[in-house]
Amino acid sequence: MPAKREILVTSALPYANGSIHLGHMVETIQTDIWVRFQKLRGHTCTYVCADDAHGTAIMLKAQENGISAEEQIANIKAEHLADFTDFDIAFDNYHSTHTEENKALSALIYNRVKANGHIAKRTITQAFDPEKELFLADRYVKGTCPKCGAQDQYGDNCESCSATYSPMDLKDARSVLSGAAPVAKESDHYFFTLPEFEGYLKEWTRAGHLQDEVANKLAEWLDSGLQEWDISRDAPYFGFEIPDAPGKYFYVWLDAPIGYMASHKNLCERTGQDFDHYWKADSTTELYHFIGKDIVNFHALFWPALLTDANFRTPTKVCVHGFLTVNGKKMSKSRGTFINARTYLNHLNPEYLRYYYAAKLTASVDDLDLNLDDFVQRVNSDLVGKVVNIASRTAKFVQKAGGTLSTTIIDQALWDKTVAAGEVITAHYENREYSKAMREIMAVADAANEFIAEQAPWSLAKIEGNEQQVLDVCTLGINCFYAIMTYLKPVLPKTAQAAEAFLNTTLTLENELAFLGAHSINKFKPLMVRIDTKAIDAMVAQTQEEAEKLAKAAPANSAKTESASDLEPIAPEITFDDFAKIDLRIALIENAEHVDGAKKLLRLTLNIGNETKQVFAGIKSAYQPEDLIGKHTVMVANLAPRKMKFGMSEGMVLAAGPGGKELYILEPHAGATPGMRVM
RNA sequence: GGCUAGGUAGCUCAGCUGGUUAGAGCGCAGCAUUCAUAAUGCUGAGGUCGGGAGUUCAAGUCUCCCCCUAGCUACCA
Repeated sequence: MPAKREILVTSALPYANGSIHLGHMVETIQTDIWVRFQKLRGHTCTYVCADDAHGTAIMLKAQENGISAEEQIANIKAEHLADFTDFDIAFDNYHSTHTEENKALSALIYNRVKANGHIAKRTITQAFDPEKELFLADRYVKGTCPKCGAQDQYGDNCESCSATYSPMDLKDARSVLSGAAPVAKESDHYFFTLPEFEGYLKEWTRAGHLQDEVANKLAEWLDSGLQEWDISRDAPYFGFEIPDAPGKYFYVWLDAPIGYMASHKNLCERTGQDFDHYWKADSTTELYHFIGKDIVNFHALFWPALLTDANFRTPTKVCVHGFLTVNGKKMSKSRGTFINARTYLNHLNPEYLRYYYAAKLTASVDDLDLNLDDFVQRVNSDLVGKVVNIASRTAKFVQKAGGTLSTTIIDQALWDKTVAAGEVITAHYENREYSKAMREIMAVADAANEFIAEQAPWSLAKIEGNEQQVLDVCTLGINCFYAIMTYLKPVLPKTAQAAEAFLNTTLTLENELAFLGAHSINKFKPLMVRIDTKAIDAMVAQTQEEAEKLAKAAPANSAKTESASDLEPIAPEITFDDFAKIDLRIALIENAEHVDGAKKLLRLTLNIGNETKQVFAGIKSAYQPEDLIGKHTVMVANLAPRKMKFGMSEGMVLAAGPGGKELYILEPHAGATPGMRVM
């Protein structure tokens, strides 16, 4: 047994803007298993988390809901915590970033960093919404790309031609929030002088705190030269006002990771534990952050730099995981695979998902696929068919013999192998190679089932005088089950609890497993039922219903524009004459082909009766050329031709959808012929 | 566009520094079994390892090109 360790663990802070979904659960389940494992080993392990409660998005969301930001985040926090609790995520503390502890710590870190001369003040020009009277982040400005003319592009870069620019460069720029044209406005901003930490971070990122592939990724930033990090935002902003800068607020990503500390501080103050012992620069404790691959920069560059500058310890490890896909694809509301934690809980046992994720989680940043068919088969087969079955098929014989296990180990080799597997399994847990751990555990279960089949206690029992042998065989069977449930306890806390009641003992990984001999056990009750496919169908159906409801209820002025169910606001009213200027025509797609070098464009040859037009359409992501040829569609026939990188585009075809795979071009009912005007 | 990863049996995944007939689990087929929640055991079928070229005695593994997927690209959080 290794020496006793003191470990502080965090999961990324969920944003207080939406519900917990199964993607979040990958991370919290991964973290929770690791924490439970460390506790079972007898180490001191503390797991803290919190809601990330600041930022423009939350402020706007609260406005949209007609409540205060404080009410908004309180509601969401209660919801988040209930979801996590019902998934048996055993936080030692679940806090919020909008708290006194976090305010004080953020100010402390800022002041220390500033005292070290690492805060710079500069005036920058930014897009400003004159109607809403707030500065607009790049994502809140949309318009026409100045380079390629693609419409409806965000303020930072063009999804069509990949050009980067600032929001004020956009043609016809408008605020996503109000539709107003943004104006350029100057403002003072505060920056963390990150470039001064370049040498430190180059070393830190290669010092064993990160997976190799993550360090490789960060090398890109480090090699291209770090920039100063803008840590301030202008009022109105929901966050903490910067101590010596009235009207300026800390950017949400400054105080979010500090929220880990704040949550821990809150716990320490309630329980009398020593906060400084964990956070002082030369702390001997361990600090682990579990995060998704999308927020690596914040945790592995900005965060260690801030901590070290403010004279705090830096993370022992930042453990990065991939994203969740469902049935091999990105989670999608319309497909019913954007499944909320609560929706899952309405239909299914959380232990199923905990096991399935465990069976697939590795220490790499690879994405993890929740294949719903595989999920049902895997859980039913492994947990019910293999593991629980061992107890189920042997318990009755023990019960008949009086309910007390034999002292004889009838197959020493099998028992030795079962105990020895523990060493491999614990190593896999420690290294976050849960999939390998689960495979080892199932191999133990297979061996136990083979042994029982071979010994056939049910046959032995038919012959008088074999009572002791039957008991010996089943005693070993029960002991194998005891070992397996011990190994699975970090993953299946509830089932392990039920198994403890049955086995009349406590399962722990603190010491090597001791054979349960001359030990009385209780009556066996089914520990887990199989997944009913109907529950999966119902869950998917409910997800789809919720998505539809949400899409219908979406207010016209929603700030979010990224997901399928969020609709963009209706444009300002126009007259009939305005509309009549647009000449829409039925077009026959005579040809469609890929364009060399174009990432998103297809070249379409459109027949509109008396002439054909060449149009470059940004629909490559959703259509194969051969699927379009011969089809009819609708085009804007009098749009001014535009010179594009690959040639002239003489109009545009009409398509709906947010982009990517979700693009749907219009097709007229049968009977429409090329050249007909659409009115 | 650049970068970091991934693409291996129907499905989900292993395959360390290149080395004999490419593995596992699930699913599927056949047989056995009936103690067990239609659970279990045995046997078997299934892959030109995304495509192409190259290096090598030898390539899933190394190099180059191409295709597909995900993420990042600093003011979305």
